[in-house]
Amino acid sequence: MDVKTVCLGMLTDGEASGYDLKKAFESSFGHCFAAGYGSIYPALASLAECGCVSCEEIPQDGKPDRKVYRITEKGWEQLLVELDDPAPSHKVRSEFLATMAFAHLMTPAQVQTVLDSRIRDAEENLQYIDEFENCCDRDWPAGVRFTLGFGRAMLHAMKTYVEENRDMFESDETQKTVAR
Amino acid sequence: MDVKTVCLGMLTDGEASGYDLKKAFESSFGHCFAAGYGSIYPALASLAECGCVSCEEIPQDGKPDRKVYRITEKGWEQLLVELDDPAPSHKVRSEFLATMAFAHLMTPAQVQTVLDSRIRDAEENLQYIDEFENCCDRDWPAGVRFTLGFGRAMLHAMKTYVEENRDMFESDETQKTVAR
DNA sequence: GACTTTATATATCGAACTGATACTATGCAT
DNA sequence: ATGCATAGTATCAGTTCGATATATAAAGTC
Repeated sequence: MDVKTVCLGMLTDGEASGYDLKKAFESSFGHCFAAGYGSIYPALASLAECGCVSCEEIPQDGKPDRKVYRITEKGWEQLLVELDDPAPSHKVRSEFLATMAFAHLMTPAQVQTVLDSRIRDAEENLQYIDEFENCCDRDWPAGVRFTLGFGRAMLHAMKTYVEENRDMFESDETQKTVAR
Repeated sequence: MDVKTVCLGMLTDGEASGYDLKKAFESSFGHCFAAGYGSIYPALASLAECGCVSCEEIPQDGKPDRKVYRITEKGWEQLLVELDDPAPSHKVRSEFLATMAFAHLMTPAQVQTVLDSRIRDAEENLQYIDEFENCCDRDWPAGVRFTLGFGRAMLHAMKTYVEENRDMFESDETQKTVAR
C-alpha cells in the first residue's frame, strides 16, 4: 500500500489530474496518509507505464497541458490485489515525542512551548476534520467516515493526554536543565 | 529532528555502538520514532564527519571491530539547537486507514480481518509498553515516561474506536463489493 | 550429536518518500 | 501595483525504509 495504490483507489471515483489527486491527499487523506507532488507525479508516470492507468492530454491556452488519468481494467485488478493485505500497517513518526523524550535537556519554558503547540495542532486538525465532514457536497462511503472518526478519536485522546499530563514538567524538580 | 539528532540525544546517556542504538530505537522509541540500520549507520558516519561524535574502534576476536561512539562538546551544542524547535511534528502514515477508506471495494470478510489485525496490533503494542515500563532496571526521566503514557493513551483510543465502530461494516447494505 | 534460532556486530543498496523549489498564467484583493 | 490564491505542470537533493550480506558464538531443540 504505497502512494501508487492510493492514487489508483482515488481514480476508482472518477478521472483526475495529478493536481486533483494532490487536493484529495490533502483533504480526505491529510490526517492519515499525506503525499506531495514529488510522490504523486512519479506514481502516475509509473502507473501509466505499467498500463494501470490511461492518460489523456488536454491542451489548455497558456497553461501547461492538463493530463487526465483514468483507471484501467488492469489497474482495477492491481488495486484489488493490494487491498487484500490482511494486516496493513499504522505508523507514527513523531518529532514531538522524540523531543519530549529529551525534556530533561530542555528548560521548563521550552517544554511548555512544545506542549502548547501540540495542543494547538490537535485542535486545528480536529477543526479540519469537522469542516471536511460537514461542509461537503457529497456522501462519503462508510470507510471514509470511519477514517474521519478515527482521526477525531486519536486527536481527542492526544489533546486530553497532553493537557492532563503537562504538569509533569511544570516543577523544576523533575528538570535537570542542561546539567551534563 | 531527524535520526541524527535522536542518535545524538541517545548518546547523552552514555557511549554506544550502532547496534546499541538500534536496540534503543526498538525499545524506548519503537512506538514513536523507528529507525533501522540503513538510517543509523549513515547517521553516525555523518555525525562523526562533522565532529559531533567521536568514534573508538575496539578490536574483537572473530567479530568485526566494535565501534563505540561518544557525544562531543560540539555534539551537545548541536543537540541543544535542534531541541529548540517550538513546534515539532507528529505524523501518521497509515496503510490501515488508507485501506479502510476503500472498504467499499472489499468484501465484508476482508474488512473484518483488517479490523481484527489492527486490534491485535494495538494490544501487542500496549503490552510492549507495559513490559518496557515495568520490567526495567532503570528509572526513566519524566520525558520518557510521558512518551510511554502517550503511546498507551493513543493505542487505547485506537482499540476502543475500532471495537466500537466495526459494526459499520458488518451489514452488506453499506458494501458495494466490487461493483464498478 | 546435528540443527536451528537468537544475539552480537558490522554495513550496503535500490526503491520510496519528503520538502522545497521552479515555471507559467489568471484573477482577486489591498 | 503588488502580493496572494488558484490552477497546473514537474524536478531534485536529501532522507528514510526494508531487505540483504557477512561472520561468529551461545543456547536451545530434536
